[in-house]
Amino acid sequence: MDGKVRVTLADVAAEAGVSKMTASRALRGAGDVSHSNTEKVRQAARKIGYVGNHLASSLSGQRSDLIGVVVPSMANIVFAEVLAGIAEAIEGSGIQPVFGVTDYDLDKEYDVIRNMLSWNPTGLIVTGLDQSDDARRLLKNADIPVVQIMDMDGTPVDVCVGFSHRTAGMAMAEALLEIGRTRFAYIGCGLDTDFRAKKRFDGFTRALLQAGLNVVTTRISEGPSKVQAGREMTAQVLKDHPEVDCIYFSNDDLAAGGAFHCIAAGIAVPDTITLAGFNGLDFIESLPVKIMTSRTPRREIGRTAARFIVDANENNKTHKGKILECTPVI
Amino acid sequence: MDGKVRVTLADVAAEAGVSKMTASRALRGAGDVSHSNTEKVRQAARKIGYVGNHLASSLSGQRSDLIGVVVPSMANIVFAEVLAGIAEAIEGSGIQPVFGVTDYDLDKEYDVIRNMLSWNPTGLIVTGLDQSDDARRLLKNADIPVVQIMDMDGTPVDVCVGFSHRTAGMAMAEALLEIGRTRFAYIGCGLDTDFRAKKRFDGFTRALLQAGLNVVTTRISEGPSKVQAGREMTAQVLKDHPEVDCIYFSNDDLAAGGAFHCIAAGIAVPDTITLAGFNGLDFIESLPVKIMTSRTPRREIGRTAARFIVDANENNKTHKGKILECTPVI
DNA sequence: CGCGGTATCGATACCGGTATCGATACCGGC
DNA sequence: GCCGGTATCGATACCGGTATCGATACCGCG
Repeated sequence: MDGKVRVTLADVAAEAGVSKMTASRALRGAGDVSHSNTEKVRQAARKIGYVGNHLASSLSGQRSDLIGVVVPSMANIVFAEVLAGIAEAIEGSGIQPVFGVTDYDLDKEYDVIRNMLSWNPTGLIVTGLDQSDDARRLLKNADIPVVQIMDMDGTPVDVCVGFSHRTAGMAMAEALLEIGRTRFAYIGCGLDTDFRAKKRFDGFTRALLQAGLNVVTTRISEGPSKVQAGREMTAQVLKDHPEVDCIYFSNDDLAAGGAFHCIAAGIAVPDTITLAGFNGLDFIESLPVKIMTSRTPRREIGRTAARFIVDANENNKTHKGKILECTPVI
Repeated sequence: MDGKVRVTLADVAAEAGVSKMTASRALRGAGDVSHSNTEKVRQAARKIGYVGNHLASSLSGQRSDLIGVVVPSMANIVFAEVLAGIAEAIEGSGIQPVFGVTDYDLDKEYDVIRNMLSWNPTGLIVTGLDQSDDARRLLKNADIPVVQIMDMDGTPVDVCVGFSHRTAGMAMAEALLEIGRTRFAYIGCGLDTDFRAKKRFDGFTRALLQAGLNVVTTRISEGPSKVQAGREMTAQVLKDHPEVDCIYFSNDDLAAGGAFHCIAAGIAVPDTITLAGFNGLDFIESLPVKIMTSRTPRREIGRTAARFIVDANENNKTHKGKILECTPVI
């Protein structure tokens, strides 16, 4: 554009009257540089506006200052909050997050992971434990910390930070049984691709079974998991099965839709019917009716996962196989 | 970890019995390679599991396959959806998004942008037009496509994809006047750092002024823009100013909180009081009461911005100064 | 048969840093 | 004055690709 060429380390070195190597050491705070030279280099860098080139340093060193994050969807606030936690944890460390979206598609997930690895990231954060075999192989051979998040039901490749969805589903069933509910319905979205929602559902029905109960009806849509879908499916379920006294939704968005339907239809919640979701989104507590949910520590999970990689990077401690649990609370 | 060393282009070349250069050309689809050699290289690459190294290619070529995205917050679904649009647009292009969060802090924004530039990204997507002077200088000198998004009220550094918040605020005021509202309240969060919310507010009051009206009361909180905050502030405003017949909120989250308060308090919406938010989040239409909002094309904006950079990259067309508008609709 | 032109390839020089190792200087101690 | 040791520095070789340009072979044509 403008004649402005990139300012390189060589420029800094020239300006400071030392060699590239000394300049590099001075700026990185590596040892073996006299105090006076360190100062000279610092000032030279500031004077000519040196920015540095992560590509070069990452290529030269064996590892980049990039951390790869793989999430299934960006239309869901849950994963956005995970990213927020990650961003929070790596702030000031000079590391930056690259993200990829899989749309709950295993093939896409493989591609995204593969693509990410070609950046030589310093670590990888991947959502869930259920990758394709090829993807798992990729992760296993990567030789960098791999943190799988948001799940615990399964075998992690390396470390995992999450909780058991199966247990969460069971816990919710037990809590609902506890308050005397008996005629359950289940409403969910995309269970064939969202393995974690499926696990919650499995845990839920299993716990009911242990109490000698079954869900009265199940309604599962292929579409996106939206509030409106929850509202519509709730209307349908309550029309077909007016005896239902409790609905478990695959997440809070659907549950909120259910709550909206009940409010509009004049159905008393939670007196006539109890609604339960999952995630504990912020707005749930503000709803005009009380619905149940499992609060998941999304931000915390992101933060923990990222910190884990940052730590592994700085102190090259290896916690291989360590599993950190974050329990959702009802 | 395992003795597995990285598979490099040289390995592929050796396997295929050609030079590195030929292998490089063959894999990239650059010309000057015979058909038979192209095939040999492709097969060799597949056979030994060559992945490629973006760091190296990016350092060598002048530009990386990275696109930097700077957003103010990740706790807001709006920006997550922008990222979703970006991810969508660059899918298959081999480009990947790096993101940074500024927390509505100008200094942090400067740092994030600076850090991002050191990755030699192929383009930058920055939220808003109101950066610090230093940051603007950085962007201007960057010599890469810079797309500023989500705003249009101001002077873009390069290209911008967004809409006018001032106009949106005015349009909402006019729509509310149109349906006969006269006693307005305004409820917002963090107007001192969220320039765009401030612009909407300005447009709103200006339009009222043109109609000879003023807002009855204004309530602005410093805290995060959450549903619960909207609910609480609405309760307070309606208690202090029962005559208010319309509340304009700085966004849909707050407005939803307002709706929840009204439902709980038995206030008829929109008959007794009209509520208006901003963004057109999906769940708004599912609410049991009707509230107004301006639908913003978040995903579209992300998609357009990203596509812009991808295009500029592939065809090195330059649309310098072009402003793309996406109008929010009420 | 000689010549210019095209297709195909590879040697070499980078891109902008960092790791390595040898060079230099200066120190105290014998 | 000589020697080993420490502090400080810089030349050089990479990291893994790509741009450039010259070399080679083969073609049709005069």
